[in-house]
Amino acid sequence: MIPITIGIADDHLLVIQGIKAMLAKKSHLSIVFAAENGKSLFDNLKIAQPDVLLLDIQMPDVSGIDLCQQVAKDYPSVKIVALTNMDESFYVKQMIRNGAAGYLLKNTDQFTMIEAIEEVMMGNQYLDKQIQKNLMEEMLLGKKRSAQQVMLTKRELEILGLIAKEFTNHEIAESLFISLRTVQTHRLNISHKLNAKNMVSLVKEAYKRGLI
Amino acid sequence: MIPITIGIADDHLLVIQGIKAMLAKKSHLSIVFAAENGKSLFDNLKIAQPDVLLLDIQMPDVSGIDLCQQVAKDYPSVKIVALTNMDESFYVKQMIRNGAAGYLLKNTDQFTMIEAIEEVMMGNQYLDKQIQKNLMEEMLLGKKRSAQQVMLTKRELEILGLIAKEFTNHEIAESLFISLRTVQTHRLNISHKLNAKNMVSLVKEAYKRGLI
DNA sequence: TTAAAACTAAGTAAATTACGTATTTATAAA
DNA sequence: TTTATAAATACGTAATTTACTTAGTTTTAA
Repeated sequence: MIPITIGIADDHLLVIQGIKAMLAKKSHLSIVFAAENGKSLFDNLKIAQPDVLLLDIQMPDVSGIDLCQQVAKDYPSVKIVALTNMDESFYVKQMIRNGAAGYLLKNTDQFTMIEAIEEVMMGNQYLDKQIQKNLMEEMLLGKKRSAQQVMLTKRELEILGLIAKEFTNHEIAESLFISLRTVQTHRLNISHKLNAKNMVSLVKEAYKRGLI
Repeated sequence: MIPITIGIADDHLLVIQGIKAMLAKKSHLSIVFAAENGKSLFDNLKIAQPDVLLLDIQMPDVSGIDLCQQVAKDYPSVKIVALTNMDESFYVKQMIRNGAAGYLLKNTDQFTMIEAIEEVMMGNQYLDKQIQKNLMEEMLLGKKRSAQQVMLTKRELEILGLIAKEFTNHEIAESLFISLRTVQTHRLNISHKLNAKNMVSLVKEAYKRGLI
């Protein structure tokens, strides 16, 4: 078996330990660094680029989706395997678009994890079985698992983010230099896209999308 | 050192592995089971009661706070150490009241974890350093870290719950057999108590209180 | 270079929220 | 037992937000 070097980025020491434990038995896998935040990740990447990066998408200092994009851009040779709790197909698509080669759930076992690492190392994509099933279901049955696959535009996402930060429409208008009416329109469009009855659904959606 | 038996309840295999890895070096600590959900936890407890139970409070099938209470009630000899990401003092208090002897954050290191296990084993309480600091700050400076300690009345909580379930004021009024105006008043009172600017804060608070 | 999508904006009606005030029950204290 | 106190109930009115529609302008993609 060819040796594979692995980098880990996760803000929980426990999870890092867990990954190390899972991979310890395989001598061809060697962990070259474990970063606990976005900054540390880039510091480490500057020094050494692992073959595979196991990347938690919920880190405290940065959005995982942005992080993924940047790593993929700056270090295209590093294969990224996203590691997260979120089994929404919305996220998966987003991550894949942003350069992730694999997508694992945090309740994964070691066999799956090793399989994923070896697959992406060979240049293939690897998706968690459960995720695959969800995606298939969605495709075949046209079953939209809630509104995840609804794409919000950049502006809409921005505004949803501000709503989630408890900005009033007025404040949003001011900070984006647009009229109050425009904010209202955007907000209404977002509500329609998400099939939201009221603010509550919006906030929940913002949670789902990691804006809070 | 006296031997200590340990049970783990966490829905993430990765975290379970991490804990095992962290505790592996200490020969006086032995892990007797690892449960991945609430049901499995109780099945295991029926068979063997560990000295210390490391309990994740965010499990898929049950609320951790309820889980803690029930374990503490059914198995009073088991010392519970809560394991979570939530550093809100609100939770800590809640967990302690419900029978937890210790409270650790998930980004804890092995030294802290072992220290916590040994402390609760001796009958003492153990709180994560960061948590301790927060609690102290709150006590001394009267600094309310958001509105956790604000008590909502039963009715108010009920209504907050319905709001979080995306009921409109109208629907709430109907389902509780009270007038629309009363619902509005309750809602307003809740907002005031929680210092909420708008719906968003309410929903966030509902999240914090586990109503969603 | 078109066509489509995104961003911008407003008119008008309906719904919700803010704030003040007030009555009726429970509940605890004197 | 009477009296505070808190909780649950309810309304009037003003302010704000949301719903629904329509539409001009700018980007983006085919």
